[in-house]
Formats: sequence, C-alpha cells, structure tokens
Amino acid sequence: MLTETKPIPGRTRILNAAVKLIRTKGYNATTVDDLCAEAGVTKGGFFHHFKSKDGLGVAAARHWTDITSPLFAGAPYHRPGRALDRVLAYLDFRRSIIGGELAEFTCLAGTLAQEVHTSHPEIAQAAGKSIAAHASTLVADIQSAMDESGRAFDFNAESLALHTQAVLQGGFIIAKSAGDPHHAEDAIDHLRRYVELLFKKPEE
Amino acid sequence: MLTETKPIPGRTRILNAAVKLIRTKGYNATTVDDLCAEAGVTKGGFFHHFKSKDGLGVAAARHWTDITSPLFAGAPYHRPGRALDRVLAYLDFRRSIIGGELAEFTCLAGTLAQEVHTSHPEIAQAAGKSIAAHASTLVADIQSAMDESGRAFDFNAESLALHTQAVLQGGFIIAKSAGDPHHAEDAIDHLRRYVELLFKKPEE
DNA sequence: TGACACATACCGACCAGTTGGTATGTTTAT
DNA sequence: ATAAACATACCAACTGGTCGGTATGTGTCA
Repeated sequence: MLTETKPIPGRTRILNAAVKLIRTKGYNATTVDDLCAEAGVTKGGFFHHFKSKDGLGVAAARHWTDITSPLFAGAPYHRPGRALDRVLAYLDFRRSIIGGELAEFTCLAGTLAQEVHTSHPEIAQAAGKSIAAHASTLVADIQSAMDESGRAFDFNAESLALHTQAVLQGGFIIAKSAGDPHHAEDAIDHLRRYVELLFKKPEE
Repeated sequence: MLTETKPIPGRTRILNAAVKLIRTKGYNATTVDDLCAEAGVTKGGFFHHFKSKDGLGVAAARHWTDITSPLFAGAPYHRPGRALDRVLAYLDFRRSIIGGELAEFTCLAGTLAQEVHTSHPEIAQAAGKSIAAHASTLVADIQSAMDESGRAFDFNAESLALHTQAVLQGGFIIAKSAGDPHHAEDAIDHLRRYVELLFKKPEE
C-alpha cells in the first residue's frame, strides 16, 4: 500500500503562510507578494482564492480558530476530575507550549486585533470572535470550580475566562517588548497564583 | 502684559501627531504624509527633524515616556501612607483614566512593541524601555508592601510590577478585539483582586 | 466541455525619501 | 557696530520603487 501523500491545496498553504508571516511581521507589513512566495503560489493564485488582502485577513483569523481548536480540545488538561484542577492544568498547558521563537507561540488573533482594530474592523471582529470562542471553552470548568468551592464571587465565570486570555495576551506583549519569551511564562505564573488564591479553601 | 502664547515647534507637533495616529492606526499604516497633515508640516520639514520614518518611531516611543512620566509622577496615588494602599491606588488610577475612545487611553509603547518587534528592533527596544521604566516606578511601593506584610513570596517586586503592565496591555488587547473599552476595566478589577489576595492578612 | 485551480504580465496609486530651495536667527571677525 | 559666515526650521515639487489588484491566459479533471 502506498503512502498517499495528498498535496496541501494552495488556499491552505496561503492561510498557513498568513499565520506565520502575520505573527512575525504583523498584518500591514506582510505583503501579498510575501504571502505568495511563502505559500509557493503566484499572485493570480492568491486572488483566485481571496477577493482581497482584507478577505485573506478575515479568513486567516478563522483559520486560526480551526488550527487552535483541535489543539486545545485534544490536550490533556481536560483529564483531572476536579474542575479547579482542569483550570490549573489549562494554565500549565499554556505555559508548557511556550518555547523557541516568539512567533511560534504568540496569538495571531491578538496580534491582528491590536493592529487593525480601527482600520479593518472586519478582521478585528473575526479575531475577536476567535479569542472569545477560545475563552468560552474555559467557562464550564471555571463555573464548576466556582460551584464546587461553595464560595461567593463578585465576578462571573465568563469574566475570569476572558481574563485568562487578557493575561496571556499581555504576557506576549511584554515578552515582545523585552525581546524575551520568558516574560510570557512569568505572566502565566502570576495568573495561576491568582486562580489558586481565588479558590483556596480558608483552612488550607 | 501680553499673554505670550509660544507656538509649539514642528518637531513636537509631529511627535504628538505620531502618538495620536500610531495609537489609532498602528505604525505601518501611519504614513509620513498622514503625520505631516496631522502636524501641519510638509514632508521636507518632517525629514529635517527625523532622518527616517523609523527614526520618528524611536523618537515617538521616547516622547511617550516624556508625556506619561509626569502624568503618573503627579497623580494622587502616591499619597496613602501604607505601601499596599499606594499600589492599589495606582490600579484605581489606571482604571479611572479609561474612558472614551480606545486610542485615548491605550498604550503607545505596547502597540509599537507588538507590531514592530521583529521588523524594527530599534523601535521595539525603545518601546520596551518605556514600559520597563514605568514598571520600575512601582517597584519601591510593591517591595515595601511585601516587607510590611511580613510574608514570604515566591516572586520578587520587579516581577509583580511588570505583571501589572502585562495585565493592562492584555486588557487593552481584549478591549480592542471586542471593540469594547469596558474589558480593560475588567482586567484591572481582576488584577486588583489578585493584589489584594496576595497581601491579605490571614485573620481578616 | 466546462468549471476549477492556478500562472504570466501588467497597471495605477501610493509611499518613503530626495532635491533644491527660502526665511530667520546666531555667532564671529573686523 | 556691522557685515560675513553659518545654523536652524521649514517648504514645494519630484522620483524610484513597491503595493494591492486586474486582465488574460493555460493545464487538468469530472
């Protein structure tokens, strides 16, 4: 039996190129020619698949969700029995995937949203959806952890879920501003400590 | 006696225009012509004051420090007697200046660092210095709060100071991604709760 | 025999940066 | 005191290259 290596279609190669280049250089600094060269496609091919560069931007934001969703859905942090442990395991997982170059672990959606939030609202909206969708995957565990704790909180599960994303995004920015990926880990460490303190039982 | 209204020199007008436009549109999307129009200067005037657009980028990052330093130095959050209260007052101050358009309260340095960290390292470095310099103004109060608490912490004052900036930056990104400034306030609320929990005395 | 997935060649708009000035001080030499 | 020499702060017009986008093919497969 042959190993059927099906070729990756041009559209997907362009989207993967977009993820790589936009994470490294940003949206505006990434030219259509850059994308074509990286994807091994000509300009005609590019505009066959996307009606404009902005159209690609929107598609890239959605592609980002398509890439990351299965990564997190298949990650081992869903295994612990207690909800709080699953939340902490999520943070540990996020910390564990930090390594190597900044562009390899930073968030495309955050990068896009920051850069184009006024000039290209459609792209920003698609990026916002991607972040919100990922945050929403945490809500159930956070809500369960809140319920299991038997405590009262002056925030809701959605707010804390979104906050985890805020801290991650902020950690990436500090890492970029200092040129040191280590700072992204520090941000997660503080976030983990925050979650532990929130749910810590008074006696322990 | 005449009211001597000294005219703002072109160089300063260009720097102020840069802060406004880059915060709104980002660095790459802000053209030299945009800057000239906003500042009321011609292109020749621009390149008299700055040797290149990148040169302006570096100068704008430093200008950002020049603008923000006196703002924070003169703010009322330094007044409380207990160090912890000064730290919390700082966060309350940061929360209070959020309002209106996103471009009016977001951080130029964070925006710059995110966008140009690979393509224009000099600008990113200048932006990083601005963030680090601001964070360092918090270290003394945080250190005092740690000392006054009499507790042991597994992080140092510098780390927590930088983390406050990470959370702020992250809050801005979530706000931009959702198109809602309110999220920046949520991030600060969580950060304030974290600081309170860190320093809360066991008995209270 | 089309519909699809590309490629080649090209265009007009725009953009960073240059050129070659002018007007207004400020310093220096006599 | 004053003129020459220099410095600073701008301006209008231009240039060479780049960018997003288009027009028009060509090969392939159901």
